[in-house]
Amino acid sequence: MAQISLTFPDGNAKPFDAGITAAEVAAGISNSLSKKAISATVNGAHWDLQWPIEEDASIAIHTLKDDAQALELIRHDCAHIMARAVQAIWPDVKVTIGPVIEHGFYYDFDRAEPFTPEDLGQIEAKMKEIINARDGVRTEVWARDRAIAHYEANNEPYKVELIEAIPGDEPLRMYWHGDWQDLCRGPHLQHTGQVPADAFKLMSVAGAYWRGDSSRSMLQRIYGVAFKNRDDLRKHLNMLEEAAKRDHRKLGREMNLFHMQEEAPGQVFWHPNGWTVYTTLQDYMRRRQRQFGYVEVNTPQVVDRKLWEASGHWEKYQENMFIVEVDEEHAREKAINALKPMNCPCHVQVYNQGLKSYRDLPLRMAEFGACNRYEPSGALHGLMRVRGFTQDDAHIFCTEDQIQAETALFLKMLSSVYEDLGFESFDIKFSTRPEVRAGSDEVWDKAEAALEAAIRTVTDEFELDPGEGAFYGPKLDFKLTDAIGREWQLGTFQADFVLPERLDATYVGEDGAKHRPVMLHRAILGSFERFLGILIENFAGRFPLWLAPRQVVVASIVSEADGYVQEAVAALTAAGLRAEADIRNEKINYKVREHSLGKVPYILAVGRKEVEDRTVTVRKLGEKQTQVVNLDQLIPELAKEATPPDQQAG
RNA sequence: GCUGCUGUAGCUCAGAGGUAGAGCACUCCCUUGGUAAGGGAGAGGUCGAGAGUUCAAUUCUCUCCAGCAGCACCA
Repeated sequence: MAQISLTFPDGNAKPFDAGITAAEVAAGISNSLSKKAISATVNGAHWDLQWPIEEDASIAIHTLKDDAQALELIRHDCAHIMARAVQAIWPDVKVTIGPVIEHGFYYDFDRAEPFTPEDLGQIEAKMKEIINARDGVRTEVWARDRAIAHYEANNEPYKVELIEAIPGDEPLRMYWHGDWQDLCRGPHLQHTGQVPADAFKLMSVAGAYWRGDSSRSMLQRIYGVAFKNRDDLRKHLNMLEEAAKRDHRKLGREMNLFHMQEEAPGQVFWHPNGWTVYTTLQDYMRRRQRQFGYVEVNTPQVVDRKLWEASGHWEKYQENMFIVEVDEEHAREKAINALKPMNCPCHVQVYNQGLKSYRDLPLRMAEFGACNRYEPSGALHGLMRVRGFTQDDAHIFCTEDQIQAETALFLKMLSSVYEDLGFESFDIKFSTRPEVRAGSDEVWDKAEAALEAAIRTVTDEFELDPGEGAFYGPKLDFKLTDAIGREWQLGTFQADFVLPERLDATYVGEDGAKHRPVMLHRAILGSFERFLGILIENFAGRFPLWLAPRQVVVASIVSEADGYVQEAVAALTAAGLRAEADIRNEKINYKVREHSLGKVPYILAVGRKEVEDRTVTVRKLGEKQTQVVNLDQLIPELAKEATPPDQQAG
């Protein structure tokens, strides 16, 4: 038998017979490793212990201590065990696929009856039985024909379709958990008992299309989470609870920021509190845009379909546009308009007024553009996905040679804005030319190189997504992470070679001839609605003072202090703070509780002492202790804290 | 849009084929109280909309609307 050499993580190499399994290697090292082993990494690939190794390789044996591998296997085995449990309870359920996802796993089933929440408990119990049985996991490689025949015989049509969709005719890997069998790439654990029985939980049932295709049948998907131990599971469940507490829909109601109602699904009624945050943010963005050399414009809401036809949006997005038909008595035909779903074509109209020279470029045109899109009903979600929204939109008209500098300038602005708004870091995704695209390879080469060079002036760490650019140009997407670790995609930056062409935008070059400008679409917040949703959740409603809708409440302890309360509020207001008086006939405990729940950053309590000394007792949101401060000293301090970050001195 | 679930007072929720319930919030009265709910009284509902079954529907059935979870979609 041929010999191979396996190199261990410590650098030692040892000879073995070709075809040795990782399990046998582990067994050769120690008995305890053999028991604890879960998988291996062989030449960088995650390797099932039962798979033979045929050639020289590096090898590392994994135990439950190796987080990445352990979690992947636990979750993947959980998916199989869940499918086995489901078929054990309901033998006629058809199985499809069950992958690992972030925090857990799911499996899609085809079953006539819907699964109920009570079913989940029953399935969980069955899964625990299977885990406790410590059934061995076994794997074999089968010829395709044999596998297809097997699944046809077992009446598992989805599996047959899966196999038929796998390209080539390599043999297929089959897995058994005990008697239960599934088609699976692997790897898996050695036996079901290696899955911790107290560290997983089935979370929910929901519909999901077979193969992710909305024209195919709807399956039932059961989601589960799984971890290495009960503690990690508990932490995860706590995190979910924390996220639920921060839900912007809940906080929006509690803090009286906004509401939504049936008559205007997907659109926001902003209340005074919410609108204060909104306009404060908008004022901030307006200042930043000016600082970065943008001009601001405003364009119409209702625009004739002709423009959308010219831009190409009518053809592609008609179903998602709000159509406005005007039927005037004397008109020959109905005028068909659409509510603006985006601002770009309108900005080109502004650009096209008057002849532009290369001296006018780059032209950075910004608009807080109110847009309406008829989003599918199932997509709506609080402020995060709405039908009426306002983008912090801008288009930069420039020459090809200016792309790099404009990209770099934009990155500078974006990182500065995110930092001001409380997000320390962000990730960049760079999407390059797709298969089907407009524009010459030469232009794409140039644009992609410019974008990449610009990114590299900021960071070398970015995610490359080849082929995922828009058909009209390469793009950058920006993701940031919030206070509890969730990621949000916000900003975007897209080069566009097509729209200037379609809408005939030109400039006169140095050579006196007409040229096409490049259009750079960009947004930093995305939309105010969504961004505010994210801000609410990121801060859990506890906005920094400059953004807080209600900044200071001055509360009287006894009614004798009412006059002083009013005086203090007037002084705070004069200093530019959003201050309110609370002189209701209520106890201070009651007022403190109410304004704390309302997330007011500062409560200033005044009683007889304070009136006499011209002080206030300050209670900061989230802190229990109070501090007596001279009113005249406090006001400038609060005013400073309430100054937006871009206006802070020094 | 699709699958499943939900819709009762401003909010959170209970309820049952036959005058609709609680807590908080709201209004009024008493209370002037020192840092997360002082006491009392009162007002408040076309039970999401429409149709059907029934002597009788908020309750059962159907259709629609909206919301929630997920999927699909997201210029």
